[in-house]
Amino acid sequence: MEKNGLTPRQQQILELLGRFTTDHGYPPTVRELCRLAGVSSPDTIQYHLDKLREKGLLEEAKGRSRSAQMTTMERVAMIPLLGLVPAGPTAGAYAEPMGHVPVVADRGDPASLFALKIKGDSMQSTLHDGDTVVVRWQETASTNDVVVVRYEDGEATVKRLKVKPAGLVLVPDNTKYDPFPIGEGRIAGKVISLIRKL
Amino acid sequence: MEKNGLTPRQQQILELLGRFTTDHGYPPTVRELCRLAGVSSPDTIQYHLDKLREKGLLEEAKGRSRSAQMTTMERVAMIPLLGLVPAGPTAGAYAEPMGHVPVVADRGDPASLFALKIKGDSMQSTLHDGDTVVVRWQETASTNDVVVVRYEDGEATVKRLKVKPAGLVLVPDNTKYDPFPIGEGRIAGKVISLIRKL
DNA sequence: CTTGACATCGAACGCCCGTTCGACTATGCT
DNA sequence: AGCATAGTCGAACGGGCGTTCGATGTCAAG
Repeated sequence: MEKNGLTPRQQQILELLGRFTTDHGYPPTVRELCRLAGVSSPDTIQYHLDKLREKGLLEEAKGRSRSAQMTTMERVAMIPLLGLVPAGPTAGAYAEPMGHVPVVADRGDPASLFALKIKGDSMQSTLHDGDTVVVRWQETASTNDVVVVRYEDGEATVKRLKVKPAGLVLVPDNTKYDPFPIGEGRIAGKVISLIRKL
Repeated sequence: MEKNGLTPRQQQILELLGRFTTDHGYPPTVRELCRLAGVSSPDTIQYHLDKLREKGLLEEAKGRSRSAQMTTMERVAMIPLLGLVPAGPTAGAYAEPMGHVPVVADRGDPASLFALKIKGDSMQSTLHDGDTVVVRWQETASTNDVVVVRYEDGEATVKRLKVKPAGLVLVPDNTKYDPFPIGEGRIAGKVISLIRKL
C-alpha cells in the first residue's frame, strides 16, 4: 500500500480535481478530467473516481453533472463585511456589503455571522485599527465578551462587556479611555474571531 | 429604476444562485433554478440570467453546464494548515496537512501561501498561543518582518527579523526571551496575516 | 390606445453529460 | 502457468443540459 493508500494515478486525479475546482469555482465534468489527465475514455476517469469514493475521499455521486467533490474540502461560507454600521439582524434584504470574508462553516449556522472593520484605537492591544472581526448575531452576552453595540441612530461600536448590578457597562480595552454605561444601546452580536493583516 | 437597479425577480434569482452554490459547492443548472424559483420554463431563468450578466453581476456564460457564477463572489483559495513543521516549498507532494484555511485570493498566487498554528508565547502581544498565521513562501525578508525560519532538523520557529551587519538576528517579541542569531536556519516565509479565535 | 419593459410559457434542437459494457494490456504475486 | 490488481480503451444508451424561438400576458408611461 502506498503512503496514503492512493496510487499515483489516484493522487494525480485528486489534485487535478482540486485545482480545477478552485480555478473555476465549480468542479469539472468527467470528460474535462479526461483531457486534463490525458486519457481518452471517460470510463478511465469514472473508474478512478469510484475508487476515490470507496476510500471516502470524494462525496458520493448523485448522477448529476459536475458533482465530483472532495470531502477533505471544508465547507466555506462567505459572510458579508458590513463596515461599522450593521443593519438589523432580521433584515434579510441586502444593504449591499463592502465585501465578503470567507470562513469555515463548521460550528453553527454561518448565516448568523457577519464581519466588521475596526476603526480607531479604543480596543487597542486586543483590536487594532483596520482589523476585521467576525461577529455572531446575538442579543445577550457575558462579562468579558467583546460585543458589538448598536444605537438607535445607526451608530455602532465594539467594546468589552461587563455585567454589573447597576446595568451593562462597556469597557474600552485601551486604558486611555474610560468605561461607560451602555445607555440606550442594544447588544447586536459577539465578536468571535479576528483577522489582521500584518 | 429600483434601489440596486435590479427588479425583485432578479434579486430573488441572484439570491437563489448564491444559496445553492454555498449549499452544494457548485452552481445550479438552469433547470434547477427553475424549480427553486417555481417557474416551468428554462427560458424564464435564462432571460433573467442574461439581464444579470448585462449588469455585470454574473460571469459571462460559456455554454457550459453550471457556469452561472456571481462576480461579487471573491475567489477563495483553501490553503493548507501545516502545523509548525512545514515541508519544503518546492515539495508539491502532499505531506497531508492538518486542515485548510480559506483566504481571499486577490493579491498574488494563493499557491505560494500556507498556514501555521502558533505554539508558545515567544511572540506574545503580537502572536498568541493558538493563533493561526498565513505565510507566504519566500527566502528573504526585511527588518521587522515576522518570518518563519526552518532548520535542517525539521524544526521551525516564528520570530521577528532584524537585519544586522553581523548577520540575521531573530527577535522574540516577548521581552522575557532574548534575541539570537539565525545560525543555520533558513527563512522559509513571511507572516502576512493572523487569525485569532476569541 | 399604443408602446415598451418585464415576465412567462411550451416546444424544440443538438450537444454534452454520467454511466455502463466488454475487451484488452500490463505487472506482480503464488 | 494461473490469477488478481491496476489501468485503459471505444462504443453506446438515455437523459439532462444550455440555448433559441414564437407567442402570450401584465402593467405603467406617453
